[in-house]
Amino acid sequence: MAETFLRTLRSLTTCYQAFAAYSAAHVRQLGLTPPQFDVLATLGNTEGMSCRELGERTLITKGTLTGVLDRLEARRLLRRTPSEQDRRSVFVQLTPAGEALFAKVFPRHLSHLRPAFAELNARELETLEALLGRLTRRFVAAADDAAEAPSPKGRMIAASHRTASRNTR
Amino acid sequence: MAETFLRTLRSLTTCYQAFAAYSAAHVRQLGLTPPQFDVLATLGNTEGMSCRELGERTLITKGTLTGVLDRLEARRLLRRTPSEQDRRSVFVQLTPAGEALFAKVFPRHLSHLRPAFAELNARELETLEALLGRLTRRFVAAADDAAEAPSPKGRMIAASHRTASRNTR
DNA sequence: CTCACATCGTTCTAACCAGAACTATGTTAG
DNA sequence: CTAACATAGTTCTGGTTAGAACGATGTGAG
Repeated sequence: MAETFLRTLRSLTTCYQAFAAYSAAHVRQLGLTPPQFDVLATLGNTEGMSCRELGERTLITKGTLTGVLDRLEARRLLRRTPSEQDRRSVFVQLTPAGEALFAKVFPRHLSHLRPAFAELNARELETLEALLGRLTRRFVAAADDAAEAPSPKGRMIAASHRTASRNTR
Repeated sequence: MAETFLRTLRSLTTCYQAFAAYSAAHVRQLGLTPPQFDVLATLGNTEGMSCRELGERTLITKGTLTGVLDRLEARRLLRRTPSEQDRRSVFVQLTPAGEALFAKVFPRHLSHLRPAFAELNARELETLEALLGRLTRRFVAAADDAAEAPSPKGRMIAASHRTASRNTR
């Protein structure tokens, strides 16, 4: 016991949750939920994109994304159009109202977050980013391993064809 | 734009989510949800504690905690007893079955996480922990400020009496 | 060409989440 | 003592979550 990595793990969790709480409180004051804000921020200054790409960028599972988009569409902040090339796909883009809200809300939220990161100088920010990046790669790799190993259902050959299995999270 | 802190922020989010996904997948294989596992892990090797303390430690809001405890109690993994000293309070502790599950499941989960953290050596783990800790303190302080400032509803005097407002998250 | 397989988005379920409202109980200033 | 306030836990609501199942559409090997 007394595993040293547990302390680091705890600090990762605590830090993320402190950030999330701080950020979410502000986002809600702006009249959006955090996932809604993420979608708006991802679509802002963009021609639009497919649901798939949007899900990958925002880290929102496709099942959840449907509901988030439903509510934003109901508020006329975005538009869904069936894709021409691929009729399975849906193209999502902000309406003018959505763009306007993005332009108003996004810089304001950045200003809300910026001061907190002033705690660290440029060098420290980079160090932190590098360490987190290495950890992330490990987690992703380990998760992929776990997904490969357990039950080789389906044909073995098909498995090697898999590209990423992203958004199957 | 091109704010440097946004890159660090993104790596924090990505890292936490990669960890959470990796951890949650394993916890579910063990037949528990992540919050349920957290409760089990917090109560394990303990005489028990109040809902309040349990909520503070697990970072689960009291409203959510009720439901989580309901489900664990239904599975006979824990017990709720009204407190003697304070009749508002509820005392929560694991049953023998809960202790047994904890003993079986907790070490197994640690073994699942440990390899990922082997990516970083002791010095790096400490650096990471320190940087995250400083950021966390900033977020918490900023959140408290935001909570004080906006609308001095209620009497001003009462506000200064506030101890922590934890679990009001 | 066609059949097995992959992919896209939606739907469904059980659980979790914050926040607010509520009840019951405790605490304290006057 | 009592009125004002604080705290503990439950309940409720709207939204988010992962995961699985589904229908519709695309793709590739034979």
